[in-house]
Amino acid sequence: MEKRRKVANPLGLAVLAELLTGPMHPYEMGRRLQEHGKDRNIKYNRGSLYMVVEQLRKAGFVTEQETVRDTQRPERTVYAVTAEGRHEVYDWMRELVGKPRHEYPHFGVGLSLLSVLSPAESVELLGRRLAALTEETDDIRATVRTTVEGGVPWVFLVEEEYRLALLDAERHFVTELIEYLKQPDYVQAWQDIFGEKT
Amino acid sequence: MEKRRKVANPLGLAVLAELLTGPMHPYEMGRRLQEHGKDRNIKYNRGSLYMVVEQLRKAGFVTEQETVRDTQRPERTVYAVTAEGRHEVYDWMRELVGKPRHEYPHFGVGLSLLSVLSPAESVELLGRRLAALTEETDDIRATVRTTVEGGVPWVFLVEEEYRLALLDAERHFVTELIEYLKQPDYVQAWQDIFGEKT
DNA sequence: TCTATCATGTAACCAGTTACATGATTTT
DNA sequence: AAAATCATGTAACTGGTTACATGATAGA
Repeated sequence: MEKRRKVANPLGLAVLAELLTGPMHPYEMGRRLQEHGKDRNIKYNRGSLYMVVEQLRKAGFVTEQETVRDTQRPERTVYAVTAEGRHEVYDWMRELVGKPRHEYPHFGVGLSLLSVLSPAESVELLGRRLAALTEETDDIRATVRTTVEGGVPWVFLVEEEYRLALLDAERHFVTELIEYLKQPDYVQAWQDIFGEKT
Repeated sequence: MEKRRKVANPLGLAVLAELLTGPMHPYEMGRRLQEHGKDRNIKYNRGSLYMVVEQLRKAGFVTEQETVRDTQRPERTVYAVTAEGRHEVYDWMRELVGKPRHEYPHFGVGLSLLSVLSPAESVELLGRRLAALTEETDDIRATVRTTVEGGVPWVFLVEEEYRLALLDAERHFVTELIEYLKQPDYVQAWQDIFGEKT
């Protein structure tokens, strides 16, 4: 029986990881996440951030360290990671890296209901998807290139390489699927089964 | 500006799609989803099902058709898809198939924080992941084979082929990543940057 | 100085999950 | 016939998102 994590939101992990480099207040965590583009892999929005920090506090992974008031700006509370928090980061990371989790990609939903669309329409739509995928791939490659040229070590971009690997695989898959759906055999079969209403 | 869907949960789409084949009560929708293994691609649980059906009703995509009481079993309400519901299915499917959406895979989170783990530990963990990925791949292939032998046409399994394509790509990526992390260059660089605290 | 935009946080709302409830059927 | 399991639904809880609020700076 796997004990669930006290805090399940990946944003919580990101926060803990940031805090490993020193105490800070929530807004700054958010700023850094965005600056480093971590929000491409971890869903981020301010509301969730404050919520998650509060969850971490209740769970004992962080403590309120001090409340700074610059006499301007609303009061900002600074948080620091605790020993348990530190432990949680490593434990969580080990799980994330070491064990694959079942995913529910959006496209999977579309595919599992593909038969409601006519072969002709499916082919048309998949063609558009292919174009969009290619465009996205190019964008990512461009970003990676300029970032690396800017001096960022490659390890900090593995996530993007992963994304590229998945995108390439999907493009390949879609290309083949299109060919399959074009076969007269399939078109006929679809007609026979679903062909009544227009 | 994209107008958001009144009902956003993919389970809602699955329900509408089932209802295209005729009116039925929620429990049966659930049963079918599971029978056809759609719950591998669409997150399903009973609570969400009733919630989503209610959302669909409020949105005007389904109507309460009748309330059957067999004098046994709790009262079951039968729902039917409306014209708007029918329209929504197609519109939604077109979006799902035609336009890629940004995904947040779990592994991406792990990768984007990879640097908190030592190269040695990363390599070890990635090795385990690789094994697990291979196992899962084999499982899926086996299931697909027996299902097809059972007479189910191939189109009803595209989702699983997609899953396989992604898994293969991930395995390949992980294999290469392991090699990269083993390079003395990388190990040294990591030591230099993060190496202080054991 | 009026207006727009940034920095920062809170609170209300909505969606999703877990736990509970209850009658029917099957197994021991 | 007692216990276990299935069929079916509801309700309470928790998490996440959106919308709102407010002071500060900067641009017109």
